[in-house]
Amino acid sequence: MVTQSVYADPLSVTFSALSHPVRRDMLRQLRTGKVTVKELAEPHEMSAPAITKHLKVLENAKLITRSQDAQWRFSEIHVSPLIEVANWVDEYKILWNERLDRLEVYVEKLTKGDKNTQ
Amino acid sequence: MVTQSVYADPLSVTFSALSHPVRRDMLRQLRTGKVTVKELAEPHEMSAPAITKHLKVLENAKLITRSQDAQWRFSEIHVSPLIEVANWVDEYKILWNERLDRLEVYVEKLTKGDKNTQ
DNA sequence: ACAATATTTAACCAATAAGTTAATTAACTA
DNA sequence: TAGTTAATTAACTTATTGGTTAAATATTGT
Repeated sequence: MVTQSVYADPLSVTFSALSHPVRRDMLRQLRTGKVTVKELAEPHEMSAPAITKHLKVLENAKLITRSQDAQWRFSEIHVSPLIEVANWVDEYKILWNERLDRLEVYVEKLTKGDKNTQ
Repeated sequence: MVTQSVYADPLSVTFSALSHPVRRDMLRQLRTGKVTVKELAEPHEMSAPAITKHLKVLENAKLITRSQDAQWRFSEIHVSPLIEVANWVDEYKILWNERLDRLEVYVEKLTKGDKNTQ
């Protein structure tokens, strides 16, 4: 991966942030709404500072925004980088459709001889 | 990112491989078909060994398959990890649709007063 | 004021990523 | 066979990642 420094392009920063299962789990948890650090930490056997670091990576990638209420810090999912990922991968969908098409043609050829037995 | 070792889960390996702009450029080049290492290297100001390394990362992530003809090694794109990415991000589409819906409702409210002037 | 709770910061460490140069391997060509 | 081209391997360097523990900060409740 490319460094997560300020010099990395946004899509690289996004993919890099998504490349850790703990961070993907966190995003999954955030689909239901605002969540505290403690709640995000709960499913993971990991120290609190490690959780803070993962949150910073997500925040730096603009995948979450954060807010504070008393001693609780809430994280909220921010979808626009995910939309960029969807747009990026969309450009490859033509490829797998082409391949499926070729596969269909192939299957058709294979089964042609059996046409009347179906 | 999680280590690209054999212990990392496939989706983490995929996202990690996609987190470098040079590797994404390579995949883009491969959309048109099989390409040699030299052709993949051409657009990038980077040593040959660096290109080899990027190709290994893509191969390890099963984003490409490789073949050989004389002194040329060809890379070919392999779509299934990309399908997994598309499936993963699909689970978040509901979120941005929800947000768009809320936005629409909001816009509707804002413009309601002007209904007869439109 | 004091203890408890929530979270972050600082300092450190080991492993990995991403690049380099130099050397090597492999295949073609004159 | 010697030279050229294509690509990889080896060895090394630097920066980053992802984790730790210990200490600090901030807020609430008694």
